[in-house]
Amino acid sequence: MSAPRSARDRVRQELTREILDVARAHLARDGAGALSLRSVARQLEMAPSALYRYFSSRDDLLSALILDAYESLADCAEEAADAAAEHHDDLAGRWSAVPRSMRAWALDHPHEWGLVFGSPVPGYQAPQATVVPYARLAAAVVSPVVAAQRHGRLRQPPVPERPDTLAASIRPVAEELLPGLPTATVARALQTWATLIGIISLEVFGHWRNTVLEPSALFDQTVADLGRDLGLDR
Amino acid sequence: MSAPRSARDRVRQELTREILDVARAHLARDGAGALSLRSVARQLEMAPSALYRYFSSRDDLLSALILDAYESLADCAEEAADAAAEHHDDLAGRWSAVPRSMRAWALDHPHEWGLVFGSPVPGYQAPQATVVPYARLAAAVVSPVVAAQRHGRLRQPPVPERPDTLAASIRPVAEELLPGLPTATVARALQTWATLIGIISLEVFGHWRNTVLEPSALFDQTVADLGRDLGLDR
DNA sequence: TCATGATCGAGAACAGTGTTCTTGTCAAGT
DNA sequence: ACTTGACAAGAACACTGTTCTCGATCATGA
Repeated sequence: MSAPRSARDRVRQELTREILDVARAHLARDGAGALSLRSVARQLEMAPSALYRYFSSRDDLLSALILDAYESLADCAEEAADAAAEHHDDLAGRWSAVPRSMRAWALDHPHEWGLVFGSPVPGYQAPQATVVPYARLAAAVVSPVVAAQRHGRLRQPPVPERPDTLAASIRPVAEELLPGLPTATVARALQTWATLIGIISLEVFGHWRNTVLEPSALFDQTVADLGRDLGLDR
Repeated sequence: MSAPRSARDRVRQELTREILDVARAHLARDGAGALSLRSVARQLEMAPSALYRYFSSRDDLLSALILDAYESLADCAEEAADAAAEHHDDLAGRWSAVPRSMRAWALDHPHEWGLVFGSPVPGYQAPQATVVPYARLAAAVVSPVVAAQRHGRLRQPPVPERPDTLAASIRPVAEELLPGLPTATVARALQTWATLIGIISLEVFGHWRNTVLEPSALFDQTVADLGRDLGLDR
């Protein structure tokens, strides 16, 4: 796929990228609902039918953009995680780096954020392809937690006592994302995930209007509280 | 608006309601993107142009449905709050009633939930009309908290110490929704709001696939934790 | 080298959409 | 009784996604 053997393959790959770039620009400006196959064809100065050599339908093009958004967000989060991983001592700072990068990305790409975490648009997006960047994103968020646990700096929750049904319900994420951590911590991590997605979505989708005047102050405070709730205080 | 003086006004009001009912059914089945003015006209056996006597555009019809969704959700939450208000002793049960009703409503009306808390669809929905049910919903959620404070059963947060920028940022909600409560509690309430919207959206929008097997277990645990974090433990 | 087969771009066409305008009809108010 | 207004319908316009056909172009095997 990334090895153009012939000249034809190379120009095809190039044009595919060009179509995606134009479509991404339209998406960023007008949103997913306004993404028109004919309008990107017009801007590329080609016939609408010609686009069908590269994408089998409008939904197919949109699915490619959705996958792009997932990967762009995951890249952004992983970069922030890697950059923050160098400061071993500042646990709070390391913890807050990835959430802040997610918020910054969302504010920079509101429509793409909507594609990832907003209401699902078509019948369905490609699920098998988005699970990989989704897992990368989640792993980047919790990477400071697993690092803290490895270094014995993660405070254990007092008296877990969680019902077994909860433990069974979240076993997949406990095993694949946070192995060796108590159920209470895994549950807290999922709550943290919900809080992050919720607080960013509320801001990006305009729900803080006349309610929260400076969203960044609330966001920073929230991230700090979440880290403390997770047991990251030393 | 609700006082039909002439027979003509009455039949007009009736037909308006009929259009909304059909459109709401289409919305519930196929989502907002698939809502077609012509298809509701077909089902009503009238010409597409006739609908323009009742709604000035497709966006206008959709805006009415959005407002409907806001009000339906707020009604549901207020009913749950009123029903739970009778049990003065069971503070935890009273606290969890409204969040549970919100989740149930969201699972029953996934597309409508998307209209309220998902990515905003058109240029913009009517903002001035939705702020009222939005405030009713928020008030229903926090009603057990203000009741607990009135009865001296709200644990105060230990050592507030929140930055002034945060206090200034969330002053509107502190004054209008939670008067007399410390900044730390108001901030926690906003975090709770974000967590609720986030955890319900993640489930309704299908993000728990293969991750959280029994969302209700995680949801109940989360609501309980949120109540404790807010200071509702006696 | 050249012929064959695959790939490509363009154009026309179809069904569907939101929206506007015009025309006729019917009920209400003076 | 007549006028005025609201109403429903039909035709039309400008869009949209999608399919089909038809040359033109390129890659490759004989």
